[in-house]
Amino acid sequence: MDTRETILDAAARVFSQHGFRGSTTRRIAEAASVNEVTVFRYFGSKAALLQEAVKGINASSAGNSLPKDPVDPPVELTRWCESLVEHLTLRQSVIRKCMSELEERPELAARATDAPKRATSELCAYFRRLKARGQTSGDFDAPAAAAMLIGAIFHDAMGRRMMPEIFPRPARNAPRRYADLILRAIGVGQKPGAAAKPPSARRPNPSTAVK
Amino acid sequence: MDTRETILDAAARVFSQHGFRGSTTRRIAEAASVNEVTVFRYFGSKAALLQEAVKGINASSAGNSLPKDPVDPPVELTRWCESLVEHLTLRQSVIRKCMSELEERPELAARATDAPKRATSELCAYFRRLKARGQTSGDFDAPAAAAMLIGAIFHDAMGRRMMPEIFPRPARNAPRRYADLILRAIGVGQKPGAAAKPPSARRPNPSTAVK
DNA sequence: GGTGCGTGCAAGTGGACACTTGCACGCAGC
DNA sequence: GCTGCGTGCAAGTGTCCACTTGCACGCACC
Repeated sequence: MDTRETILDAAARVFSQHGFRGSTTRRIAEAASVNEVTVFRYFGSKAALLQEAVKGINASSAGNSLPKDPVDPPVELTRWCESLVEHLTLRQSVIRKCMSELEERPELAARATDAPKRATSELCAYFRRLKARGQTSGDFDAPAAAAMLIGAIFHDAMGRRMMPEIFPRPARNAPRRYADLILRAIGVGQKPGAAAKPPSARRPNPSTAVK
Repeated sequence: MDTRETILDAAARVFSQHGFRGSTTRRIAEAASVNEVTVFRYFGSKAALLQEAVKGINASSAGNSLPKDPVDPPVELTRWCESLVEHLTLRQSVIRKCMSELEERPELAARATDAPKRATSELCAYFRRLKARGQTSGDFDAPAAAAMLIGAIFHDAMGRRMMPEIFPRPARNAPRRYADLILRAIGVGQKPGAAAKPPSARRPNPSTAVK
């Protein structure tokens, strides 16, 4: 209904498909079912429009957060990873475009680094809490572990569609696998029934698996 | 000297800075110190030129490979990670551009997924060798561990320049940190003096660290 | 019923782009 | 000395792009 929002929305969609140079004002106007001139009347220039549209995307946060008092790390961490994977997977196109534009147009995607920074910092704090309570082996490097788990999740979200065969399958189990691995790496004992051993490390679809 | 190679080289450079749409034939010709017309005489079209140029980049492989007979996993794996990080870091701009173009121009970067596939598969095989020799805890998920380590390395190579504060520092120690974590995750005991405990988990530069 | 405001539409401007054509020059080999 | 090849250069074509202008229409509010 609101013309301005309609245009912003369309611009975000077009940008995530075509990047900055591919987002012509014609395409955006068409996607918004609005006259091209109207776009200029509202935003003045393509650059200003896209900047605002992309800012809007990057502002949306990942939601789910880790508990202040860890009680069941495997479960809590798996949930958190799941929600992060989902969040990143849904936004993979925009993220890819932002990563590619960042060097050429830093002002466009300035806020794009906020989300990963926040996520890493939150995860790191969680690991430190575990350490402080003596629930870990004590001698691990929390920032490295946080970077590693975030990396696994990021990589999965960005790459799975293009090369599904290099990731643990089915996709729905991947977050649990990553969470389990990182917890073992930092020496957190697994609850007996919860996550110790994946029910089947050999999955029923070996023909396409990594050899 | 060879005009054709000169142009290909320039095209690769320009593409990695500006992406497909930003790689105008004028810019490429200028970067190659060649007349724009010459570009067309050699390659017929911008698309054909860029396809060949990008293929050339993706063909270059990561070099360093993991030993058939593991003798010192922490050291071997750290070396391998170091070489992979270096390889990816040097190519980060092209990789970012390819990731961003992949959906719109799949033919352009078709071979871009080869390198990660090969690396993951090699790493996975190495983990399986360790498992077969009983050097691991035995119940871990090799593909997940491989995906995770590759993810950490990929993430580091792609993100460190834009947000250095979320990665383990100094950069030169990161590969060892990741390797140590993944080895602990899969239950490989650390050699006493080699890598058990990073000499200082707290680094002397706390002001900019993740909080 | 008149005044704005939001919007559409037609037309156009200047520039960039991919790509073409035609010609001139210089150098290597016969 | 002539030929052919590789290259540069000047010019131009048609398309697309960002962005502008001017006008007309319709709806809301006074």
